[in-house]
Amino acid sequence: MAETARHPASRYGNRPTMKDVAARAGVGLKTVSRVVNSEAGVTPDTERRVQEAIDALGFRRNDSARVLRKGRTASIGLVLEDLADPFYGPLSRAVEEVARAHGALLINGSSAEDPEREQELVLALCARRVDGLIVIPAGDDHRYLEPEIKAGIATVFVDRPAGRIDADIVLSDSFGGAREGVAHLIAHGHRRIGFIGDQPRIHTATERLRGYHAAMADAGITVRDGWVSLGTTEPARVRAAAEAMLAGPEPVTALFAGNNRVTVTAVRVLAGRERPVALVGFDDIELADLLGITVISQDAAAVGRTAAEHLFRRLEGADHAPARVELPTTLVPRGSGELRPV
Amino acid sequence: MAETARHPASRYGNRPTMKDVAARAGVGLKTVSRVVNSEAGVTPDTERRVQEAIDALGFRRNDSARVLRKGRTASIGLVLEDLADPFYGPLSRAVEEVARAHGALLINGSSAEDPEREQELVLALCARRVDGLIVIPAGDDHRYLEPEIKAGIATVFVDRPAGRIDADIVLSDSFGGAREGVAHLIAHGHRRIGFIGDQPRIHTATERLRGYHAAMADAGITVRDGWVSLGTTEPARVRAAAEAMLAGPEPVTALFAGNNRVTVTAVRVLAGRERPVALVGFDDIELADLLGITVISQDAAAVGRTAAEHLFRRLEGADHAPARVELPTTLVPRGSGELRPV
DNA sequence: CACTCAGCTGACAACGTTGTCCAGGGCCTA
DNA sequence: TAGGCCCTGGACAACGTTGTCAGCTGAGTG
Repeated sequence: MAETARHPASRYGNRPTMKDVAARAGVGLKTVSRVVNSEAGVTPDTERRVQEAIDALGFRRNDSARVLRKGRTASIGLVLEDLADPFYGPLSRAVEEVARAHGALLINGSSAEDPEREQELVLALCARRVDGLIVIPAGDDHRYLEPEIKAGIATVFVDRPAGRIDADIVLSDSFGGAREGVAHLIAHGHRRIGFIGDQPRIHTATERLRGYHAAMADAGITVRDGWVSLGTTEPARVRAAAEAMLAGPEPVTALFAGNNRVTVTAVRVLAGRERPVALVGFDDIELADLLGITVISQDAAAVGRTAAEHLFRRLEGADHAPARVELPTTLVPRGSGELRPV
Repeated sequence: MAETARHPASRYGNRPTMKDVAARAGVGLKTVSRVVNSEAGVTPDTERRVQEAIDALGFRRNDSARVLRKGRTASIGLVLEDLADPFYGPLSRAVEEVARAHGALLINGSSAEDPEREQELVLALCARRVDGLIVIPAGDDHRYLEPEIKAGIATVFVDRPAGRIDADIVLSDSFGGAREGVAHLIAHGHRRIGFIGDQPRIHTATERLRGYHAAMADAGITVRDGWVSLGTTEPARVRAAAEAMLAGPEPVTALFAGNNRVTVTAVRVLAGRERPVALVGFDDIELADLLGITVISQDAAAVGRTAAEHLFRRLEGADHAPARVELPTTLVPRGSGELRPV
C-alpha cells in the first residue's frame, strides 16, 4: 500500500517498461529503445531477442514519457460546437484524415456554443501540449490564447473569425452565399422574404443576415420589421418566428433559413400549410434532394480539410502572416426555392 | 542549434516551467505546484505572488509530465467506424458528455471499417495510456487487446461484440428490431419481402438478417434466393440490389433496409417508381418523418451514454465479470411501412 | 603483431511534474 | 520564558523515455 503511494504510476497496472524488457532480453535500456523505434545499429540477433521479450511481456511504449522527452505530442485538438450536428461530422472526419496522414491523433471537444466551455476545453488541450489547435469559436474574445500561440501551439480558426487576436481562419462565404440565395428568391418574383437566423453573437449568423440585406437592397426592397428573426435555433422558437411571418394580411411569400437546423424546422412548419411558401436554406441536409429543398451548400469536409492542411503547414514551419481562406458556396436548386409567390 | 539538439523539448517554444515561475516568484518549486493544483498549505500572500508570476510568464502546466508522474491521463479513446456517419455523431457526443462529467478528454478515431486500421488506432491510444477505451469493432479478433486490458486499460465494446475475447459490450437489439420490422410488414399483408444489408462480417448485419429470417419463419414464409442482398452499403450496389429485387414476374412488394445508409438509397430508388413498395429501415434518419419513412429506431446517444457510464464505473473500480447490455429498439410507423402490397 | 576503424552497445542525464520528508519559524500554552 | 506544535516552504527522487557520448569488440591492414 505504502508502495502504491510511493509509486503512483503503478496505477498503470504495473505495465512493463523498457527497463523490464532490457532485463529480460539481457541487453541495455537504450538498445530496447532502438528496437522499439526501428533505429539503425542493432544486430538482427539482438533485435530478435529484444522483440521476443517485448512480445512476452506485452510491452507497449509509454507515449507520455516519449512526449515529455521529445516535446511533440503528435496530436491536434479540435474544438467545435456540437459533434452531433450533421455539419460537424464530415468536418471532423476530414480533419481526422489529414491528421492521420501526418501521423497525428485527434482530440475532440464540443463547446456547446458556450464561450467559457470553449476556453476551458482549449486550455485543457494546451496543457496536453497538442501540437496544434483547430477551433470553431463560440466566444468572441480569444486573447486568452495569445501566450499559447506565442509558445508555439499552431492555431487555425474555422467557420468564424477569432475575436480580438490575429489568427489563421478558414470559412465559407456566408455573406455571398446568403446574398445569392436571397437573390434567387427575388429572381423568382418574391418581394416579401423572411430571414430566420441564429444569434447575432455568432459571426456566420450576422454575415448571412448581411447577405440578406445586401440582396434586398440590390433589388430596392425595403426590409420590414418582422421579416427578420435572430435568436436561438431551438425548434419551438423557430416555429413561432416562422408562423408570425406567415400570418397577417401581408405575410412573407418566401423564407431564407440561416442554417441547417432552422431549415429543418422551417420545412416542418411549411409542410403543414396549404399556401405554398418558397424556401432556401443555408447548409445542405441529407435527403434534401428527395424533399425538394433548395439550399446554399457549403462543403464541410472541404472546410475541415483546408483548415487541417493549413495547420500542418504551420507545424512544418510556414510562418507567413495569418491568412484568411474563404471557400465558395453553391446554390443547389431543388424546387422549394423556385416556387413563385402566391 | 547544438542547444536545440540537447534540449529537444525546446520545441515547446521555450515554455516557462514551474521552475521558471518559482524563480520569478522567489519561492520553491513545490510551492508553485501547490498553487497550480490548489493544494492547501500556502499563505494567501505567497499564493498571490505565485499567481502573478504564472500570469506574467503565461505558464501552463505540462500535462504530459503530470501524466507521467501520476499514471492517469484523464482521457479516454473512442474508436468508431466513421465520425461523419449520422449515427455516430450523437453517440460520440454522448460519450464526450459523460467523459466531461468525469473530467476526461476524448480522443477520437475512425477505423473506416478496416480491422487493421482499428488495431493501429487502438494501440496508438493504448500507447498514450488512455484510461479507457470505447471501441466499435471493425475486426473480429481482438486478442491483441488482451495485454492492454490486463494492464488496466478498461475497455467497452459498442454496437458489436468483441472477437475472441471476453469484454463488456453495449449494443442495440438488432435481432429483435429487425424481426419486429419485418413482422410489421408481414402484418400489413406482405409475403415477398427483400432484405438489403451490410457485409456479413459485421455483427449487426448478420443479427438483423437473422431477425428477418426469424420473422419470415414465424409467418411460415420461405425466403427465396434473390430476396436477400448482403454486401457494401455503397449506393450503386444497393441500388442494383434493390432494382433486381423489384424486377421480374414476382417482385418483392416490400423492402427491409439493414441500416441508415441503405435506407437512404432505398428511398431514392423507390421514389423513382410508379408501383408503391413498402419500406422499413433500421436506424432513424433526420427528416424521415417528413418523408413518411417507417423505421426501427435505435437511440445512438443512449448507446454512447450507457457505454461511457459503464466504462467509468470500471475505472472507478467495478470489477464484476464482463457484462452485456442490450438496449431495445423502437418501431416508428410513418407510412412507408404501412403500405399494402400491390 | 600492433594499430585503426567501424559497428554495437550501454551508462547517464534530462524532459517537467508530483509525493515524501524534513527544516525553520511563529504561535500558543504551561 | 521555555517547550512543543502546527503551518509553510523547499530539497530531492522518481515517473519512462530518448539524446549524447564513451567503451568495447572484432575485423582489416601495414
